[in-house]
Amino acid sequence: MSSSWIQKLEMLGPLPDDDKRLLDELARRPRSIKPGSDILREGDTPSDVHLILEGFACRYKMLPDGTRHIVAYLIPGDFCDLHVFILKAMDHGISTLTRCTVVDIPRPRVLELTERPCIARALWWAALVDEATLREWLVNIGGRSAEKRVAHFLCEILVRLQAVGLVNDGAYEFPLTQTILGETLGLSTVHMNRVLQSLRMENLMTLSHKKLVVPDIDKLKKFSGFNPNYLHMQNLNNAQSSNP
Amino acid sequence: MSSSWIQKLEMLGPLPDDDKRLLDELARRPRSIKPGSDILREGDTPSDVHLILEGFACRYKMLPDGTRHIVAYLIPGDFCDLHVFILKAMDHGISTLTRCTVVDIPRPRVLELTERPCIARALWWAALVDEATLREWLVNIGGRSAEKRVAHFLCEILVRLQAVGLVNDGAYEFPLTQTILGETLGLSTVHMNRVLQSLRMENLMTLSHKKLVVPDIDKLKKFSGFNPNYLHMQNLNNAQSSNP
DNA sequence: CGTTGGTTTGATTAATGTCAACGCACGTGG
DNA sequence: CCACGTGCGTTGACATTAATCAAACCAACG
Repeated sequence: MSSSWIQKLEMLGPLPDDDKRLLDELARRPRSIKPGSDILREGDTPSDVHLILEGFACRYKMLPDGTRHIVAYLIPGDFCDLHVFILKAMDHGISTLTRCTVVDIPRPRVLELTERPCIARALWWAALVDEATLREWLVNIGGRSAEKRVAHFLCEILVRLQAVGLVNDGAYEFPLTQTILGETLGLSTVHMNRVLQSLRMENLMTLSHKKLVVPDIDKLKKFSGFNPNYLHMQNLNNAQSSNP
Repeated sequence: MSSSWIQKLEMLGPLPDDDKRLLDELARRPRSIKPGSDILREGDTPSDVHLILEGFACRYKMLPDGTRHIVAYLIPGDFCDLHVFILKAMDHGISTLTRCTVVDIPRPRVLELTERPCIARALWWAALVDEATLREWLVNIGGRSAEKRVAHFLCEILVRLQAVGLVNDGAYEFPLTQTILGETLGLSTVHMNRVLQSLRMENLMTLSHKKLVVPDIDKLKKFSGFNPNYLHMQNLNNAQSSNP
């Protein structure tokens, strides 16, 4: 069987065994990165493409006043910087939120990959889903109340982690500080804290000891108005917990 | 000489004359669309790709409470839905904001286009810029005060319109209601109005009679913290007004 | 056992939304 | 040519939401 991150790329359709083997070979020399360190900085012109195998990382931009704003989460199976083949320089940074395992894929190997039609399609798919996710984040931040906003975000992470087998019975590891969540959702740390308390009070979720528990997923989805269509997973049904 | 919208695709580098001719032929049978009508709806599975030649259109998503949220502006030279080659269904709608001239490009012709390496690269570039723009919008809405947010948005539109020759001496046609601007920037109509007044008061811009005038562009950019790097235009310098 | 990073609380202020009304410009039909 | 309707912009009063500041608390860890 293939690693869970490869299984994610099969969301669009199954990959030939050859292709899967090729992908699997990529993950041979992973390296570990401490939490809170930059994988890439704004302005960089990386030659390798980076793939997250374990942990959480984020795309972020800095505002002139020194504030950091997180614009995307990268979870196992996500590619950091496929753009660099076209664009000259990074217009944002990428930083680890927890300890991460990452592989650096040299340019020529990526070209090898994109010569395989199925893999190329899968990478296209991943890029388009990233874009769709940004659109959803935009309406989330721009149009929803703080509570629904946070709830919606937690739903998304839940579904995405499910797709790589990191959710058990509505619970997942989520070792992020409330400050980080605030930077993600455009809320101050204090307000973030109060919103989380309120969600807890309404039995929509609990977040403590770096573990997030959602007792009733459908309730949370309904509350936040979450519609997973923007993630473009065809087989949302069989994307369940993978621990037997 | 080539139409201004083609000139935009040359942002990454000049296109061969052959390619330009091919693009030019596309724009033969344009159609006109009334303001406020949908070009595509969420859930659609279009077979044609749509290209805007004149006017403003937007990508939008509806919230459960009936609110519309605009997540992107489409101006002359922008493609609406290149994604449909990979993704099954639209996860958002596209609607005209003003009267628009649009061409529908049938799938096979798009494939013809993507077989030309330079055009393919240019389309990739456009897609990646769209994504980068979404990121910038996210930090704009999530991290900036209402005034800077509006100012930043106006800067972006200015620069983008400049690239297709629609700006004259810091002024451009901008026939959008304050309600639409509110839906774009996550502000109520009333607050939008007050913010515009305040920007006018500070001599940063005036918006009246459907025309936007920016007396001092650098001042507006500085005020809003606008950095055009995310638009990835190499030749920002020569992208000036095209009326001699 | 003290330090440190993260969470929680309360009090206060600032930003933004909501509601309701009014005004102004434009186009239409009598 | 005028009366009227309609869409958009503008205003004021008020309610709500969220940011800010400052302090206390808690738990993990050397």
